Amino acid sequence: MAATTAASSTDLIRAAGVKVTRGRVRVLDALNAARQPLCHGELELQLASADEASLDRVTLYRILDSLVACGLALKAVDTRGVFRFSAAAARHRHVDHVHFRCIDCGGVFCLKAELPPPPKLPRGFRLQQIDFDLRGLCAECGTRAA
Amino acid sequence: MAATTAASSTDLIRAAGVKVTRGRVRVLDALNAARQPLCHGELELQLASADEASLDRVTLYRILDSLVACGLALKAVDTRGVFRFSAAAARHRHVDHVHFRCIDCGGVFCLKAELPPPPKLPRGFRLQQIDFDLRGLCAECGTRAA
DNA sequence: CCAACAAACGCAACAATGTTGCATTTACGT
DNA sequence: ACGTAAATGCAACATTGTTGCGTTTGTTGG
Repeated sequence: MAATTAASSTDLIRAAGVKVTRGRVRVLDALNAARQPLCHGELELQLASADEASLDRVTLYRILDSLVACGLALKAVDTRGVFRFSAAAARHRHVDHVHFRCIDCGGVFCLKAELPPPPKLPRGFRLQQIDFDLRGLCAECGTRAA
Repeated sequence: MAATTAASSTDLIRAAGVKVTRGRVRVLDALNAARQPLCHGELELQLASADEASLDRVTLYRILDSLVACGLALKAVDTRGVFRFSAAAARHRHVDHVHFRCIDCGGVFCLKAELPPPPKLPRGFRLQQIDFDLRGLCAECGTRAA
Protein backbone atom coordinates (compact mmCIF):
# COMPACT_ATOMS: atom_id res chain seq x y z
CA MET A 1 0.00 0.00 0.00
CA ALA A 2 2.87 2.30 0.70
CA ALA A 3 4.23 1.32 -2.67
CA THR A 4 0.93 2.13 -4.33
CA THR A 5 0.73 5.55 -2.79
CA ALA A 6 4.31 6.27 -3.61
CA ALA A 7 3.85 5.27 -7.21
CA SER A 8 0.78 7.43 -7.45
CA SER A 9 2.51 10.47 -6.03
CA THR A 10 5.46 9.86 -8.30
CA ASP A 11 3.20 9.76 -11.31
CA LEU A 12 1.39 12.90 -10.29
CA ILE A 13 4.63 14.77 -9.80
CA ARG A 14 6.04 13.56 -13.09
CA ALA A 15 2.82 14.47 -14.88
CA ALA A 16 3.02 17.94 -13.40
CA GLY A 17 6.25 18.45 -15.30
CA VAL A 18 8.65 18.84 -12.40
CA LYS A 19 11.47 16.61 -11.21
CA VAL A 20 10.53 13.60 -9.14
CA THR A 21 12.56 13.79 -5.97
CA ARG A 22 12.29 11.75 -2.81
CA GLY A 23 11.36 14.84 -0.86
CA ARG A 24 8.47 15.74 -3.13
CA VAL A 25 7.15 12.20 -3.10
CA ARG A 26 7.32 11.99 0.68
CA VAL A 27 5.61 15.34 1.16
CA LEU A 28 2.87 14.61 -1.35
CA ASP A 29 2.32 11.22 0.27
CA ALA A 30 2.01 12.87 3.65
CA LEU A 31 -0.44 15.44 2.32
CA ASN A 32 -2.52 12.74 0.66
CA ALA A 33 -2.58 10.65 3.81
CA ALA A 34 -3.57 13.57 6.03
CA ARG A 35 -7.21 14.17 6.77
CA GLN A 36 -6.61 17.80 7.58
CA PRO A 37 -4.39 20.39 5.98
CA LEU A 38 -0.96 20.31 7.55
CA CYS A 39 1.29 23.18 8.47
CA HIS A 40 5.02 23.25 7.91
CA GLY A 41 5.85 22.20 11.45
CA GLU A 42 3.51 19.22 11.43
CA LEU A 43 4.94 18.01 8.16
CA GLU A 44 8.47 18.43 9.44
CA LEU A 45 7.67 16.39 12.52
CA GLN A 46 5.93 13.69 10.55
CA LEU A 47 8.76 13.38 8.06
CA ALA A 48 11.39 13.37 10.78
CA SER A 49 9.70 10.55 12.63
CA ALA A 50 9.81 8.39 9.54
CA ASP A 51 12.75 6.11 8.96
CA GLU A 52 14.32 8.17 6.26
CA ALA A 53 16.53 11.15 6.78
CA SER A 54 14.68 14.30 7.71
CA LEU A 55 14.21 17.09 5.24
CA ASP A 56 15.79 20.46 5.68
CA ARG A 57 13.41 23.17 6.91
CA VAL A 58 13.98 25.38 3.91
CA THR A 59 13.76 22.50 1.48
CA LEU A 60 10.39 21.60 2.91
CA TYR A 61 9.18 25.16 2.37
CA ARG A 62 10.42 25.05 -1.19
CA ILE A 63 8.88 21.66 -1.87
CA LEU A 64 5.54 22.92 -0.62
CA ASP A 65 5.81 26.00 -2.77
CA SER A 66 6.65 23.92 -5.81
CA LEU A 67 3.73 21.57 -5.20
CA VAL A 68 1.41 24.55 -4.92
CA ALA A 69 2.91 26.14 -8.02
CA CYS A 70 2.28 23.05 -10.13
CA GLY A 71 -1.23 22.58 -8.79
CA LEU A 72 -0.65 19.44 -6.74
CA ALA A 73 -1.22 21.14 -3.40
CA LEU A 74 -3.36 23.95 -2.03
CA LYS A 75 -2.17 26.63 0.35
CA ALA A 76 -4.41 28.34 2.87
CA VAL A 77 -4.12 30.29 6.09
CA ASP A 78 -5.54 29.10 9.38
CA THR A 79 -6.96 31.30 12.13
CA ARG A 80 -3.55 31.74 13.73
CA GLY A 81 -2.06 33.02 10.52
CA VAL A 82 -0.13 29.87 9.73
CA PHE A 83 0.00 28.43 6.22
CA ARG A 84 -1.55 25.01 5.85
CA PHE A 85 -1.18 22.73 2.87
CA SER A 86 -3.41 20.03 1.46
CA ALA A 87 -3.19 17.73 -1.51
CA ALA A 88 -5.22 18.88 -4.47
CA ALA A 89 -7.35 16.32 -6.21
CA ALA A 90 -5.29 15.74 -9.31
CA ARG A 91 -8.21 15.38 -11.66
CA HIS A 92 -9.70 18.75 -10.82
CA ARG A 93 -8.59 22.04 -12.09
CA HIS A 94 -9.04 24.66 -9.43
CA VAL A 95 -10.06 27.42 -11.72
CA ASP A 96 -13.65 28.32 -12.32
CA HIS A 97 -15.33 26.48 -9.58
CA VAL A 98 -16.58 27.10 -6.11
CA HIS A 99 -14.51 26.50 -3.00
CA PHE A 100 -15.39 26.09 0.62
CA ARG A 101 -12.64 27.14 2.98
CA CYS A 102 -12.72 26.00 6.57
CA ILE A 103 -11.74 28.93 8.79
CA ASP A 104 -10.52 26.57 11.49
CA CYS A 105 -8.35 23.93 9.83
CA GLY A 106 -7.76 25.87 6.62
CA GLY A 107 -8.99 23.03 4.47
CA VAL A 108 -10.21 23.74 0.95
CA PHE A 109 -13.08 21.73 -0.42
CA CYS A 110 -14.25 21.88 -4.01
CA LEU A 111 -17.98 22.15 -4.44
CA LYS A 112 -19.86 20.88 -7.43
CA ALA A 113 -21.58 24.08 -8.32
CA GLU A 114 -21.64 26.47 -11.20
CA LEU A 115 -19.86 29.78 -10.91
CA PRO A 116 -22.42 32.55 -10.74
CA PRO A 117 -22.34 35.09 -13.58
CA PRO A 118 -20.25 38.16 -12.80
CA PRO A 119 -22.08 41.40 -12.10
CA LYS A 120 -21.57 44.54 -14.11
CA LEU A 121 -18.29 46.27 -13.49
CA PRO A 122 -17.63 50.00 -13.37
CA ARG A 123 -16.40 51.56 -16.57
CA GLY A 124 -12.83 50.67 -17.45
CA PHE A 125 -12.49 47.71 -15.12
CA ARG A 126 -11.11 44.52 -16.61
CA LEU A 127 -12.13 41.21 -15.13
CA GLN A 128 -9.51 38.47 -15.10
CA GLN A 129 -10.55 36.01 -12.43
CA ILE A 130 -13.53 35.14 -10.29
CA ASP A 131 -13.22 33.75 -6.79
CA PHE A 132 -16.40 32.49 -5.23
CA ASP A 133 -15.27 31.33 -1.82
CA LEU A 134 -17.55 30.16 0.94
CA ARG A 135 -16.10 30.26 4.41
CA GLY A 136 -17.15 28.53 7.56
CA LEU A 137 -16.55 25.32 9.43
CA CYS A 138 -16.10 22.00 7.70
CA ALA A 139 -17.95 18.97 9.03
CA GLU A 140 -15.05 17.77 11.13
CA CYS A 141 -14.17 21.11 12.73
CA GLY A 142 -17.83 21.92 13.23
CA THR A 143 -18.32 18.70 15.16
CA ARG A 144 -15.26 19.28 17.25
CA ALA A 145 -16.35 22.85 18.09
CA ALA A 146 -19.76 21.71 19.27
CA MET B 1 -14.85 66.83 13.47
CA ALA B 2 -11.70 65.35 14.86
CA ALA B 3 -13.01 66.24 18.30
CA THR B 4 -16.26 64.47 17.60
CA THR B 5 -14.52 61.30 16.55
CA ALA B 6 -12.18 61.47 19.50
CA ALA B 7 -15.02 61.98 21.93
CA SER B 8 -16.88 59.10 20.42
CA SER B 9 -13.93 56.76 20.69
CA THR B 10 -13.33 57.93 24.24
CA ASP B 11 -16.91 57.19 25.17
CA LEU B 12 -16.80 53.79 23.56
CA ILE B 13 -13.64 52.88 25.39
CA ARG B 14 -14.94 54.14 28.70
CA ALA B 15 -18.20 52.30 28.20
CA ALA B 16 -16.24 49.14 27.54
CA GLY B 17 -14.90 49.35 31.07
CA VAL B 18 -11.22 49.82 30.33
CA LYS B 19 -8.95 52.78 30.92
CA VAL B 20 -9.13 55.61 28.44
CA THR B 21 -5.61 56.18 27.23
CA ARG B 22 -4.34 58.33 24.41
CA GLY B 23 -3.06 55.27 22.63
CA ARG B 24 -6.40 53.47 22.70
CA VAL B 25 -8.24 56.54 21.48
CA ARG B 26 -5.82 57.09 18.62
CA VAL B 27 -5.94 53.46 17.54
CA LEU B 28 -9.72 53.24 17.70
CA ASP B 29 -9.98 56.50 15.77
CA ALA B 30 -7.67 55.11 13.12
CA LEU B 31 -9.67 51.89 12.88
CA ASN B 32 -12.89 53.81 12.59
CA ALA B 33 -11.50 56.06 9.89
CA ALA B 34 -10.12 53.17 7.87
CA ARG B 35 -12.17 51.78 5.05
CA GLN B 36 -10.37 48.46 5.24
CA PRO B 37 -9.08 46.37 8.10
CA LEU B 38 -5.57 47.46 8.99
CA CYS B 39 -2.60 45.37 9.97
CA HIS B 40 -0.18 46.23 12.74
CA GLY B 41 2.37 47.74 10.38
CA GLU B 42 -0.11 50.01 8.64
CA LEU B 43 -1.40 51.29 11.96
CA GLU B 44 2.12 51.90 13.20
CA LEU B 45 2.94 53.91 10.09
CA GLN B 46 -0.26 55.89 10.26
CA LEU B 47 0.19 56.74 13.93
CA ALA B 48 3.83 57.63 13.44
CA SER B 49 3.03 60.07 10.66
CA ALA B 50 0.64 61.93 12.90
CA ASP B 51 1.88 64.84 14.97
CA GLU B 52 1.87 63.03 18.26
CA ALA B 53 4.58 60.78 19.55
CA SER B 54 4.59 57.35 17.99
CA LEU B 55 3.39 54.32 19.89
CA ASP B 56 5.67 51.52 20.89
CA ARG B 57 5.37 48.40 18.76
CA VAL B 58 4.46 46.18 21.67
CA THR B 59 2.06 48.71 23.11
CA LEU B 60 0.24 48.80 19.78
CA TYR B 61 -0.08 45.02 19.84
CA ARG B 62 -1.43 45.17 23.37
CA ILE B 63 -3.83 47.97 22.57
CA LEU B 64 -5.20 46.00 19.65
CA ASP B 65 -5.56 42.92 21.82
CA SER B 66 -7.36 44.89 24.49
CA LEU B 67 -9.73 46.46 21.97
CA VAL B 68 -10.53 43.01 20.63
CA ALA B 69 -10.93 41.63 24.14
CA CYS B 70 -13.50 44.27 25.08
CA GLY B 71 -15.38 43.92 21.82
CA LEU B 72 -14.46 47.23 20.22
CA ALA B 73 -12.36 45.72 17.45
CA LEU B 74 -12.37 42.62 15.32
CA LYS B 75 -9.34 40.53 14.50
CA ALA B 76 -8.98 38.50 11.32
CA VAL B 77 -6.25 36.93 9.23
CA ASP B 78 -5.54 37.98 5.68
CA THR B 79 -4.35 35.74 2.87
CA ARG B 80 -0.72 36.33 3.76
CA GLY B 81 -1.27 35.20 7.32
CA VAL B 82 -1.14 38.69 8.82
CA PHE B 83 -3.61 39.80 11.47
CA ARG B 84 -5.86 42.65 10.43
CA PHE B 85 -8.04 44.69 12.75
CA SER B 86 -11.23 46.63 12.17
CA ALA B 87 -13.48 48.68 14.39
CA ALA B 88 -16.43 46.63 15.54
CA ALA B 89 -18.75 49.63 15.29
CA ALA B 90 -17.70 50.46 11.76
CA ARG B 91 -18.43 46.97 10.63
CA HIS B 92 -20.82 47.81 7.82
CA ARG B 93 -21.23 44.29 6.65
CA HIS B 94 -18.34 43.92 4.29
CA VAL B 95 -19.42 40.32 4.24
CA ASP B 96 -22.49 40.48 2.13
CA HIS B 97 -21.40 42.24 -0.94
CA VAL B 98 -19.22 41.85 -3.94
CA HIS B 99 -15.65 43.07 -4.13
CA PHE B 100 -13.36 43.82 -7.00
CA ARG B 101 -9.67 43.50 -6.20
CA CYS B 102 -7.16 45.12 -8.48
CA ILE B 103 -4.21 42.79 -8.97
CA ASP B 104 -1.96 45.71 -9.81
CA CYS B 105 -2.54 48.39 -7.16
CA GLY B 106 -4.16 46.07 -4.62
CA GLY B 107 -7.17 48.31 -4.26
CA VAL B 108 -10.49 46.88 -3.17
CA PHE B 109 -13.70 48.27 -4.65
CA CYS B 110 -17.14 47.49 -3.36
CA LEU B 111 -19.60 46.73 -6.12
CA LYS B 112 -23.29 47.37 -5.89
CA ALA B 113 -24.43 43.92 -6.76
CA GLU B 114 -26.36 41.20 -5.09
CA LEU B 115 -24.51 38.22 -3.72
CA PRO B 116 -25.38 35.11 -5.66
CA PRO B 117 -27.16 32.43 -3.66
CA PRO B 118 -24.80 29.92 -2.07
CA PRO B 119 -24.79 26.40 -3.48
CA LYS B 120 -25.62 23.37 -1.40
CA LEU B 121 -22.95 22.39 1.05
CA PRO B 122 -21.90 18.88 2.04
CA ARG B 123 -23.48 17.48 5.16
CA GLY B 124 -22.24 19.05 8.40
CA PHE B 125 -20.64 22.10 6.83
CA ARG B 126 -21.52 25.44 8.39
CA LEU B 127 -21.49 28.50 6.20
CA GLN B 128 -20.37 31.71 7.90
CA GLN B 129 -19.24 34.01 5.15
CA ILE B 130 -19.41 34.36 1.41
CA ASP B 131 -16.63 35.98 -0.55
CA PHE B 132 -17.45 36.78 -4.13
CA ASP B 133 -14.25 38.41 -5.27
CA LEU B 134 -13.60 39.55 -8.78
CA ARG B 135 -9.99 40.12 -9.70
CA GLY B 136 -8.46 42.08 -12.49
CA LEU B 137 -7.36 45.59 -13.31
CA CYS B 138 -9.15 48.65 -12.04
CA ALA B 139 -9.87 51.51 -14.41
CA GLU B 140 -6.78 53.45 -13.45
CA CYS B 141 -4.30 50.59 -13.63
CA GLY B 142 -5.92 49.28 -16.79
CA THR B 143 -5.46 52.64 -18.50
CA ARG B 144 -1.88 52.91 -17.37
CA ALA B 145 -1.08 49.40 -18.59
CA ALA B 146 -2.49 50.12 -22.03
C1' DC C 1 -7.17 68.01 45.36
C1' DC C 2 -4.25 64.18 46.79
C1' DA C 3 -2.69 59.64 47.49
C1' DA C 4 -2.77 54.77 46.34
C1' DC C 5 -3.37 51.09 43.43
C1' DA C 6 -4.05 48.62 39.38
C1' DA C 7 -3.72 49.07 34.60
C1' DA C 8 -1.11 50.48 30.76
C1' DC C 9 3.28 51.71 28.80
C1' DG C 10 8.15 51.39 26.98
C1' DC C 11 12.14 48.81 26.43
C1' DA C 12 14.73 44.63 25.65
C1' DA C 13 14.89 40.24 24.62
C1' DC C 14 12.82 36.24 22.78
C1' DA C 15 9.86 33.09 19.79
C1' DA C 16 7.59 31.41 15.66
C1' DT C 17 7.20 31.44 10.90
C1' DG C 18 8.83 32.31 6.43
C1' DT C 19 12.62 33.91 2.87
C1' DT C 20 17.18 34.70 0.36
C1' DG C 21 22.00 33.65 -1.22
C1' DC C 22 25.11 30.42 -2.48
C1' DA C 23 27.78 26.28 -2.92
C1' DT C 24 26.91 21.28 -3.59
C1' DT C 25 24.24 17.39 -5.09
C1' DT C 26 20.77 15.10 -7.92
C1' DA C 27 17.36 14.01 -11.60
C1' DC C 28 16.90 13.30 -16.30
C1' DG C 29 17.28 14.11 -21.39
C1' DT C 30 20.74 13.27 -24.73
C1' DA D 1 27.65 7.83 -18.99
C1' DC D 2 27.64 12.89 -19.30
C1' DG D 3 26.15 17.69 -19.03
C1' DT D 4 22.97 20.81 -17.42
C1' DA D 5 19.27 22.79 -15.09
C1' DA D 6 16.75 21.95 -11.07
C1' DA D 7 16.69 20.69 -6.31
C1' DT D 8 18.93 20.47 -1.90
C1' DG D 9 21.37 21.82 2.50
C1' DC D 10 23.30 25.26 5.22
C1' DA D 11 23.65 29.83 7.14
C1' DA D 12 21.99 34.01 7.66
C1' DC D 13 18.27 37.17 7.52
C1' DA D 14 13.33 39.16 7.56
C1' DT D 15 8.77 39.66 9.34
C1' DT D 16 5.34 39.17 12.63
C1' DG D 17 3.96 38.41 17.15
C1' DT D 18 4.96 37.50 22.46
C1' DT D 19 6.94 37.68 27.31
C1' DG D 20 9.26 39.83 31.41
C1' DC D 21 9.92 43.65 34.04
C1' DG D 22 10.59 48.17 35.79
C1' DT D 23 8.31 52.81 35.13
C1' DT D 24 4.46 55.82 34.13
C1' DT D 25 -0.41 56.96 34.04
C1' DG D 26 -5.53 56.73 34.54
C1' DT D 27 -8.96 56.11 37.92
C1' DT D 28 -11.03 55.79 42.38
C1' DG D 29 -11.74 56.71 47.29
C1' DG D 30 -10.74 59.85 50.80
